[in-house]
Amino acid sequence: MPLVSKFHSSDKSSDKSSDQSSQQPTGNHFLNHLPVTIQQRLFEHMELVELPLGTVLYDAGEVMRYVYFPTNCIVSLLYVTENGSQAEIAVVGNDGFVGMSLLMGGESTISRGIVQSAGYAYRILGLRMKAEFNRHGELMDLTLRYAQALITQMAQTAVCNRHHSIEQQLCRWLLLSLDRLNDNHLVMTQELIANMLGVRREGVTEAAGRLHTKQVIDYSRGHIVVTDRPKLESICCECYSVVKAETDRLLPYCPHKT
Amino acid sequence: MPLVSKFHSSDKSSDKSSDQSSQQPTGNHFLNHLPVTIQQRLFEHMELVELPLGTVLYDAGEVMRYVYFPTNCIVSLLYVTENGSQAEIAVVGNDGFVGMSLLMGGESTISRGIVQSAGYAYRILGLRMKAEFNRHGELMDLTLRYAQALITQMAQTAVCNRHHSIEQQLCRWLLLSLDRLNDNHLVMTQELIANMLGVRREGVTEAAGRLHTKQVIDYSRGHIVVTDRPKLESICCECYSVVKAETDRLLPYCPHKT
DNA sequence: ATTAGACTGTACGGTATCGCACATAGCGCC
DNA sequence: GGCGCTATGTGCGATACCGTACAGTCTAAT
Repeated sequence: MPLVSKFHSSDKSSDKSSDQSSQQPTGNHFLNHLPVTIQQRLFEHMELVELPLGTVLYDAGEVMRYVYFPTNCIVSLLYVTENGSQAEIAVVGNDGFVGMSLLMGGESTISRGIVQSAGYAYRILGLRMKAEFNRHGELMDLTLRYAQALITQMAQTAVCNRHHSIEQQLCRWLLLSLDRLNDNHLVMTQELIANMLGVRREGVTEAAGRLHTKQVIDYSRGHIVVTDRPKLESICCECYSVVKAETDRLLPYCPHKT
Repeated sequence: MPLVSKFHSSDKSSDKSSDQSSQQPTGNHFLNHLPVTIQQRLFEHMELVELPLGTVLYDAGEVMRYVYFPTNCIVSLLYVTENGSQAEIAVVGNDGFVGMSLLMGGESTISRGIVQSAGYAYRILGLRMKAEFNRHGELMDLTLRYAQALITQMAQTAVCNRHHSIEQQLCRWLLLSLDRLNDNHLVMTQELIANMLGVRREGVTEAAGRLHTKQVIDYSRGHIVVTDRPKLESICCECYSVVKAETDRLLPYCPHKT
């Protein structure tokens, strides 16, 4: 499938902003939900860090040191099996944070947190975060609701893995990712997507080719642009909208602003 | 595959105890983990209820009224898709409780809680449970760890759905269920198992037939007996042992007794 | 301008699972 | 003892996905 619009030639400006990892990280919705006083307490101990593609924030069984609040990056919670095959369990972006198990008492998880789209995140020492959590205030309430949103995403992933085609799953994955970037442009190779979905790279190539034929996406060498989002949503299985609806319900839009 | 040992003819005693739903419900491990004072507070408001096969404890999007602590029954957290196909997200038995979203602040979930193996459970009004939870004591700590155990189970389900054969998934399902019954005998038709796994009934028939040929299980008309559990574990994918190890880690064996 | 490397496209046989149809067998009930 | 229902067994073509191999194609670096 030949490609109509190229990225590195025709679209220099938007390209630059992505390749240089968006100098101006916007806020994190989870943090924005918190009362200003709590935000201030947390921000006293937070630092903004740059997260290149492939950074492993924590690995299976490992005790995490930091909690990360992505601003313009995407982190996959990935599971790696004994024989090396993978599957994405959930995806975290500017809607939440990475390091839930630190607050749940388990300290570690069976999954791995890995940066799938480079960008920035605020991070805070797990101990600091836990201290605020243990005040049993609004941070705890919000965290629990976000935990349930994550659970929803995992459940839906399980169902989607069972019942839906690669093409549908690709749609779901694209939509979930775009929502967490507030953009219609994704820097991501088919190979990486295949790892996330736990399928062959060729399967993704085929599915992406079909979506291109249907005039829904353009893509080229690690860049994907959604050109017709409504159509993408219509092709997608219910899994995306279920997760989105539930996430919106549990974490309604931004009461506070940074 | 003809069957050697029949159940309704040769094994009247163990059969009777199952068909009549085991008059003596043993304890619930989650409750046993709690300090006696908290147990007492909870038990003041609890009642023991009989749960026949197929009872729906809560449905998707529904606000739950009660929290259930199974003693000798099994409850599946099941997801039903738009077109009616199903998939089990996690299974709850005497290791935990049903109604997590009540405590997480979401009130409802996208899944359905349905009794897969008849028996008894203690139940308590959600409001009472939440009141104790809101005291931020050991019930909260334990609940959060149990939530993480549930998350682990869901994550593993997602991976298993993606990468493993029906036979392996059947093994996982059998082992998880048996652990929650403390028995090697299961009252369960292949049709129901197929619903849980989200596969065809015929697929389960085939897989079960192979397990019988391998001398691992006996079964007949809704009764399954595991005759060689070590072998069953060896055939199973890693998914069972990962979940078991993580559950044991998060909820170590019974410090308190009822 | 050339080359190396990364990304994407295509092909093909193999396999697991599906959807459907129907046959057989055990058990309760009259 | 016979009937009907439920549970299980089996067969067969269709399909989605896999594993592997290899061929293009774009980009960046020299």
